[in-house]
Amino acid sequence: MKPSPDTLRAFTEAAHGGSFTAAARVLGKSQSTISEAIANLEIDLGVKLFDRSTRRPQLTPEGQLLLAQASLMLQAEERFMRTAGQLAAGLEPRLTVVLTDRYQSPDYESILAELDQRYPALEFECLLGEGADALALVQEGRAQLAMVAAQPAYPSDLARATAQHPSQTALFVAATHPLAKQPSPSVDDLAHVRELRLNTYLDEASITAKGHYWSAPSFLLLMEMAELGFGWAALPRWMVERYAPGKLVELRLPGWPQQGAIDVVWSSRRPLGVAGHWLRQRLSA
Amino acid sequence: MKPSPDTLRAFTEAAHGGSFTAAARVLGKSQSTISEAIANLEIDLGVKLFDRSTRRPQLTPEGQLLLAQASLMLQAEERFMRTAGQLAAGLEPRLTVVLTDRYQSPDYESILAELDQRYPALEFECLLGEGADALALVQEGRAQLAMVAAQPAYPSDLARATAQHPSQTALFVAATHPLAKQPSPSVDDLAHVRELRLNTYLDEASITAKGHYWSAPSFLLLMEMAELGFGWAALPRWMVERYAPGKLVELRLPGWPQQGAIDVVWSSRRPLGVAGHWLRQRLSA
DNA sequence: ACAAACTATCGATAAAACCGATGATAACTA
DNA sequence: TAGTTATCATCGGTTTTATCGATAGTTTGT
Repeated sequence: MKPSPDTLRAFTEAAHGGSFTAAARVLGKSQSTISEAIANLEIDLGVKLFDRSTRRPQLTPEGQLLLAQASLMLQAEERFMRTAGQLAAGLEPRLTVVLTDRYQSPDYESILAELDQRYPALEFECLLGEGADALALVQEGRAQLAMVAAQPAYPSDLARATAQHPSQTALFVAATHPLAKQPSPSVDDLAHVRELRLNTYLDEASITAKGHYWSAPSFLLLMEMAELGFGWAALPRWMVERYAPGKLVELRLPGWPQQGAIDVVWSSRRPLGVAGHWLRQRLSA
Repeated sequence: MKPSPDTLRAFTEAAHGGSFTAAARVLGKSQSTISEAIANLEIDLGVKLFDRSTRRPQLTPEGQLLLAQASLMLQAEERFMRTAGQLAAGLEPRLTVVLTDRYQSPDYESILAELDQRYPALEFECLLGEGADALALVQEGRAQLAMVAAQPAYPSDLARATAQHPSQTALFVAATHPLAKQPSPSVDDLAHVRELRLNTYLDEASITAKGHYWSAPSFLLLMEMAELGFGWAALPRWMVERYAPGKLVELRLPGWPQQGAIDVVWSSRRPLGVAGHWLRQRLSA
């Protein structure tokens, strides 16, 4: 015989309050219900849970042990019911967001922490994808949200909002690099030093249109190369401040640092679930 | 409405086997019972768990999420029932053993690990107490077992058995100590060097009956003092091998190292629970 | 000894769990 | 395409369980 959740509630509540009658009041049942429930539980388990020789039932040592485990069961049940409730209220079981390496930011961390707290059962998936790729993932339903560099126009089945935090990209060289000694070098100066650039897609305007360059598929790699003095690179400022403080020096050029607006994009065909809706609002300005 | 354990079993079993009928067979119920149980569960939760468009019901994404949590509940329930079963079979809810500092040993670790595996819910308490103290704790019921140095006779309400592992106590000095250079010093040699001895009780025969000595309440402290070269000490060999390998040197004297038999002691008045019984047998020769 | 506050027990009733039978649907086979 | 099989949903009837109110018995404190 499996004990029902109600029976366990009766048990834990009676143990907590030290009285069957009090437990009955709390649970909105009659006293006899609690009494019988616990008596039957004791019979089913073959264990005396309470010592009734005194007026207020006293937990036996065995009862204390089982109380702890019963609480764990009820805790698990509570989680189950809560996520069921959230699902019934429209929570999508999983949420996929595609980010561009360029536009990650520590600001998102607190937002994600909030998301985790609100929807603990939600499966959250984070993809990396560039420009058109990211949009395609949203269009075909593989992802629900994307954060991309703002574009003048989007396909008609996509909706957009401006993100709360723009990206700040600046030019950096190693502090030990000769270029670091010039306060504000010219474009020509840069042309004589190797550029380190992303090779993920090519529609980005390079400052030195045809210069020699090394490339890497992620900003983290680029930053390491820059630290080692291989050249200069355009990098997200937060990344430099966080992972290479003091090792890189910013270069001041006309038009830099660049402030790039970021768009949150979702499909207007597929309605967002509650978590997606919440996250979109939280990310938008 | 709280879902009953049987309902959850039906859910997890159906999800696992991919068939309500198969789940019914496994659970020993009729197919209609499972079907209705799951249908009701879906109604109660407000969440569609299975996609029935195909012949074999397919878990929805929501169902997958809830399946994981349901499994956790059932797991907790299983633990609950198992410890209830053990308690019903005579498992005592807590077991207290009193050890003497002198007679700890790494051999006990594996035995305790086994105990933990057999009786995961058991509350295990470990006390430290010397000779007569330890016996008193067992007599008054505060502890169920004690491990003490073998005595010729015990109070009539105590029973004993010889423990599996005798204690090996030997004499040690720091490797840097002048005494360490003599292969086998005489008692007189020792008398001129400070003794480090336990101060927990005084009925132990000291080698240098009246010599100068320092004392500490635990072997670990004594060993540290010996390591620092403050004198020589009688220490459990396992402790030196484990915590100060190479730092101390054993001294060979007639009658040393001492091999001390250890007794497992319990009360003949209070019958041991199953865990206590098991532990006693495991500790005895 | 009495009052107050419990718990245990009993009979009745409402709710649910369960079963077997039946019908409907999808997948497989010839 | 038609028939067969395996499966699920539904329904009526039966058994089991949960719950309540009433009542009797205990412990605690006055």
